[in-house]
Amino acid sequence: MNSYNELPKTYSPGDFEDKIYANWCEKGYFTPTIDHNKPSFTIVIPPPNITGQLHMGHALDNTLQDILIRYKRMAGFCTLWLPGTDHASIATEAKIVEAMRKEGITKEDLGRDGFLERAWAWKEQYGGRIISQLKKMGSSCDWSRERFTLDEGCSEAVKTVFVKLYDKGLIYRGNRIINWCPKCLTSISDAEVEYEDQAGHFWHIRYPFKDGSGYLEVATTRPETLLGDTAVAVNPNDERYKDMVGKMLILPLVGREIPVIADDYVEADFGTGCVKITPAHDPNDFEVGARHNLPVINVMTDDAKITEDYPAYAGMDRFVARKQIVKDLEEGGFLIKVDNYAHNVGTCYRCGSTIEPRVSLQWFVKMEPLAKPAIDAVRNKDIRFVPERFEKNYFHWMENIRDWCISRQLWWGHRIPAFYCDDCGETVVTKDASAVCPKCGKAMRQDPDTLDTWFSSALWPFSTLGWPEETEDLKYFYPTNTLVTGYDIITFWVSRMIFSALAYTDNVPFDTVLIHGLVRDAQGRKMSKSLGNGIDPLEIIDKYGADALRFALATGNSPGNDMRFSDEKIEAARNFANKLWNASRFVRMNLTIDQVALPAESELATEDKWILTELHKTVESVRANLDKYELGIALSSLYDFIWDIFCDWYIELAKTRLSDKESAGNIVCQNVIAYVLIETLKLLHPFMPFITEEIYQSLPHDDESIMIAEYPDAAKVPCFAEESEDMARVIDAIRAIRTRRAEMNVAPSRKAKVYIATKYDACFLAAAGFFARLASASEVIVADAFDAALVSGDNAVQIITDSAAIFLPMADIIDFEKEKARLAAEQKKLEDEIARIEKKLSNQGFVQKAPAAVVEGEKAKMEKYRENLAGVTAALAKLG
RNA sequence: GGAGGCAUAGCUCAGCUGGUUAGAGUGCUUGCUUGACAUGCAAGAGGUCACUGGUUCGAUUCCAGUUGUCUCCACCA
Repeated sequence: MNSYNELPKTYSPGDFEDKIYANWCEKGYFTPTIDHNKPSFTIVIPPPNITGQLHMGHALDNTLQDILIRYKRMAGFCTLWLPGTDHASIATEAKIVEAMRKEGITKEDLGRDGFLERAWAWKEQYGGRIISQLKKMGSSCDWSRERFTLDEGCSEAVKTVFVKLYDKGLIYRGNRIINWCPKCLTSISDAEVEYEDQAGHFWHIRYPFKDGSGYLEVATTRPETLLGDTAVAVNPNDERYKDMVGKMLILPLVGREIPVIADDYVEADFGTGCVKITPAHDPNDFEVGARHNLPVINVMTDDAKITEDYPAYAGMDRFVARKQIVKDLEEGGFLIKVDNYAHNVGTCYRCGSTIEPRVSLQWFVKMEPLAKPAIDAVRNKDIRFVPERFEKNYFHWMENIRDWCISRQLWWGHRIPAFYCDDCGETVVTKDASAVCPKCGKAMRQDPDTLDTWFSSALWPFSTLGWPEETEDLKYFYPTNTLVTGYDIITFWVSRMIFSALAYTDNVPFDTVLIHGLVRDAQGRKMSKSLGNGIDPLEIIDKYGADALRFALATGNSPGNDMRFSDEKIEAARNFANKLWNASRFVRMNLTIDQVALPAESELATEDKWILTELHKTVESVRANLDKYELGIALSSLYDFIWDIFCDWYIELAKTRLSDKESAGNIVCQNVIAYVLIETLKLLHPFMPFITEEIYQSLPHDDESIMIAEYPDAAKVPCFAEESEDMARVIDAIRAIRTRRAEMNVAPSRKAKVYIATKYDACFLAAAGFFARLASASEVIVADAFDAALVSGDNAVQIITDSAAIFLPMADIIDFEKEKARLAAEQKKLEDEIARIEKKLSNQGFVQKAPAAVVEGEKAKMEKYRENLAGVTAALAKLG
């Protein structure tokens, strides 16, 4: 026995995952040491909200990032994964306000400072929760560099950007129509509005002409906004209404005189062709109103009640007012008809309330000049999306971009660094905490609003590295490399990081955007609170371990595609971990050596050369797929190698040498099996960090931890093409014998002689022991050619493989009819295949145009099938 | 209204630049206490790769259309 740790009999991840993680942290492996001789590889985490709890989306996102980071770290890069959290202004403020409401306190009771004190206390209490949950996943983030979007450095970056943009004229303040959430009592950006189909009505209303010459019929889905109408518009080319443009109407219920105007915005064939224009409460109407210099009449308070200007409805909620107005219209004879009508209603992405378009004084970022370089960067491939198709999304959004409303009527966030003079109306934008009016010398009042959360998130890739300071980190780690995120956040975040980075750092923020899909439930539904179908990653970790969770999320995952999560998947993952555990336990218990070194080629057995060659191929495949961001394919090639090749074959082939400690090959085999296992553990480590570390520590090893070991390199794993072929022939033959025996229901305990006729006699002779162990052979007789006399009696089962004809003398149990039927079926199949290839080869087009290698391949295949067919035919003839 | 994804074994999905006897996991059937693992081993059944055209010597793979399905964007009062 060697001197390393034992592995417990059962795989019990809960016993070691936390311990291992603590050790990694303690050793400081996650914290890079800047080394200018090494290339850097940097990922900034998409900062989770401090209000958040770990869900499957985070789990997937972090698994993918950790795989890339651990791979690059082992592959020799100086690697930084920079973690942190987002203050999530609207979500957090809503949560705190809700908690206060339960205590009977309002924001106003506490005042701004009191509220912020409470918010920070809340952050201290809950903000760390999501971080500790990420640690359970095994995330190898550099926690010493952890950041928060509201910390000092990020705030400095935010102020710097704001002032810069303002000075360049790219930030302005103006009265515009914005999306207003009457519940959250704040503006929100266009991207934060979610549209949903709702059943509604189309009310047709009579607007009488002032001169008594009849009326116009106007249709609306929102009759309550009628109070703020300042015109009715028709299409200028609409013959029906041509003569009415310029005439005055009397607004029903209100009595105000409003004009009929002509504007291209109106489509003649939709509805009645007449549109009521309410500039204060509809974005399109706002624009029409601006073109025609119409007054903007606001009829609602900020919590969506009718204002005092309309006494009949004052104080009524908008939906109550709607009913009342419809009733009054009906009673006044203004209502013509009501149609049912399904339409899209904008809702607040946070609270779900119906959005109220509203005119108010807000800060905006002028987007067009910023968008252009951001579009170019992706077009030039300075930034690449994986998969590429998401570039379309990005371009579409960027090319149709509208100015970004960045002010929020919230307290939890970055306060807008603008100051106003109440006396002269002067505005000063400065990073300073206070300002004095340059005109009248009076103290100025700071804007009470805060910035959109995404304003600070947009700076995340560089604000976290110290920008605007020229820090060492910024110089070394920036631009970052890969950004990993879901497709649902491309517009909110990815695109804003890109234009921000280009505008302020003159550089791209990252070179690659790896997009992943959503994790859905077993039925394919989105996981959501309202459905209650969410799966808690922490519960999964408790039950199956973090490695199994990571495996389940990474395997079969292809970029940009959604995936389902199910019990079956996680169980399969756990079973794989268990398999690896037990295989390792087997290797471990057979080791007497204290150091592993690959033996010289001359000492290696054929099966050793075979497994090394298979390992070589696996290393190539894993690395190539990791480099292509095909993490799912990389992992499944590892899975196949470990389970189907290493466990099912190599371990079985190695058992003889391993169990006989005195045998000549024992030490050689120990070294080979340990070498292959250790290299495999390294390959697997980025995907399943805990179990690989635990096993690594129990085997002879060179590095203190597997996570700082060198990632396997195919160039360093020997490869023996010919011997590998030999082994494949033997395996093929063993499989064929097993298949025949299983078909005949021969118990494994019943041994039988095996006669093998082959031109590869040397390799089959050497493999005699394997036939005994794995194919129930009592004796193996190999000859270089078929000789009927070799076989005892005529009644042998005959098996034809690509490299051998095999005879199993089992006359007593052969069902001749079945045997004939089987051989006939095989004969037919081979004949069909041969016919197919013959047809192909007789096609001049194929022979002339197909690549020579393909044609040669087909010829070789046909040769092989012909040989097999001859064997099968002979066997059949023998049976009569 | 615009854009995109998906459609392959009963189920969940791979199959990445066209040439494979089309794969995996799971489920199903059969046989195994083979001294690492029953969370296992061995074997088997199961697919006109949605449909219709086109390009090509050759299409599950590329192109177009059709159908079904999901998503994103825009929002017409």
